[in-house]
Amino acid sequence: MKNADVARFLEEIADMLEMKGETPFKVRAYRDAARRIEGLRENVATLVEENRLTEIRGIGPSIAAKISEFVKTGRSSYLEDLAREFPKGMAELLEIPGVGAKKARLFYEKLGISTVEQLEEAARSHRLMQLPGIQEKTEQNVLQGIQRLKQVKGRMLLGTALPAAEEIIRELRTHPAAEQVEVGGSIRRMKETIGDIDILAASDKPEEVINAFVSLSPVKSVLAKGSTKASVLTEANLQIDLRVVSPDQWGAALQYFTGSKDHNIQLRTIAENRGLRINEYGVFRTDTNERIAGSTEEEVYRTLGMEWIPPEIRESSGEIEAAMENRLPHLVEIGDIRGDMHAHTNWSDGSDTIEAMAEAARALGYEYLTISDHSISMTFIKGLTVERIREQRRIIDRLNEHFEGFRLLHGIEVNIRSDGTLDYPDEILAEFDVVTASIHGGLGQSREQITQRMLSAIHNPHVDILGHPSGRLINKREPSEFDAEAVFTAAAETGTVLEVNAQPDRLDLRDADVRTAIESGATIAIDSDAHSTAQLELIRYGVATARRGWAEAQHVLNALPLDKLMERLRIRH
DNA sequence: GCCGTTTTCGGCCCGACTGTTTTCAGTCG
Repeated sequence: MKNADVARFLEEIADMLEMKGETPFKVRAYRDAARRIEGLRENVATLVEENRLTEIRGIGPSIAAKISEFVKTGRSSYLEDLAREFPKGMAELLEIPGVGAKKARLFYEKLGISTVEQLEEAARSHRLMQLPGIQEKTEQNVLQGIQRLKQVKGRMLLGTALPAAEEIIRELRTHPAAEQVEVGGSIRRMKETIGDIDILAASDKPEEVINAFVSLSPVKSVLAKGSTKASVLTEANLQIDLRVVSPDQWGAALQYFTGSKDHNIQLRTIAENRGLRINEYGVFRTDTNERIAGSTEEEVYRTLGMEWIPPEIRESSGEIEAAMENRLPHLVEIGDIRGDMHAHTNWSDGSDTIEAMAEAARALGYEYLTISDHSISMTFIKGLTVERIREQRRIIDRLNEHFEGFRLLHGIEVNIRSDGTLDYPDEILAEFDVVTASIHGGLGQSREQITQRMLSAIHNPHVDILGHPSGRLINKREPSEFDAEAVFTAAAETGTVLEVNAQPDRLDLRDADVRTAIESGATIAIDSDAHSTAQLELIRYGVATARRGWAEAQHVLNALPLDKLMERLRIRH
């Protein structure tokens, strides 16, 4: 049983309770619990076994009992009772933008509607208009909401959302009335997936900025438009929300709209204890209503008695306590990255030559680039034979003769086969500067088998890096199940480096695992896994993931300068 | 349903936008 399964289970209960008309606070209790479970670094099953569920904030005896039953039996008598009141699948009505619990319940009770298809049919035949409080406009909105639901199912990758947001921001910043424009919400926190794109602007003439926003070139339709906020849908079906505040409210608003929700709630509590009130307009004294901060984020945090907290770690997972005690981590930055340890060329499934990749890496200011093509068993993508390995080596050696202050390292992404053996014998592996071992197949094996495969690679003296450890593809393939504690501890003991793969659909290790790995004493490598020159720049998503895992430069292999890196990997000069 | 260095009972973030209202409910973030 995975944490995500338990989170979904709790969400389902929350949906049912909401439709039932339960008090919103009870509903929220289940949603909060779901979010906590989802962000949990430990396996929830372990917590159930050890009776430690209630140690999690937001989980009390009642929710703990329901989780326990669900984890142990795979069922829940409570949810089954609730499900008797509403037909199965009815909760999907709540996913339609503009349809909440009240309308869903209305549709069901008056018209017997319990699926999106039935609702769509009813709206088309204008049967919704028979209902109280529903006119033609609402019916239209329901239909549009269903269309949008079909188009934007699921959360989009950060790698999709961020470039789209940056394009809008670039355009908005050219508007004379826009003093500041910044991305907010989960993009600013660099979460791996994004729901909506939130953009914040500061201006004394909000209407002008709003008008400019809704007429930008990528905008397909305007979903809502007021005097201080607007929502649009782009040609690529991304929803973008803009909020405009006055320049003196900038810091408070940016802080507020960056979140996370849990982070803000914790800040609010701290403010209250200090006789302060904090909202998107500023920080105020509760007694006199005097506004004492709000123009910059730094000011907001300082007023609450803490250092400014980097957006990536604003998740209410210890960062506020750390900020109050002046012990925030010094998070790794993109400028700390001295080179890339994982890149492919047209020798296997990459699209560019070794020379082109080297030039692109030099253009980024790197001191080194590891060429790591696929190994022999990946036949369908030209995995390297021993002959081609040696030929590649000669080319790399020759290129290195011409470089000043830059070096190509000869690496390989060697496949960890289903039985845990590697694709080449030790004497071949010994020829490489860098060996990255990755699992590409057999991801559905048991936890024990996967763990064993990882451990045997980690204990191989020639393996330097464990590549994209969990093998997940976000929204496509679940991570493999493995004993993270055993793997991270072994990595720390052997000095085997764990990869943080920066491909936007991988981000593997994921943020929470980065933090656990570092706490276990392991080192990480932030790698682009580039398959073209342009993809080298995906490294920023890896840096963001590492930052979300509280990684500092000292934890990152490729933050080392070339000479230290070669020492660490025992590469001959 | 959860939580507590004011509380074991009484709170729980709250403001903007839309549509259908004639003063406000529902939804969203």
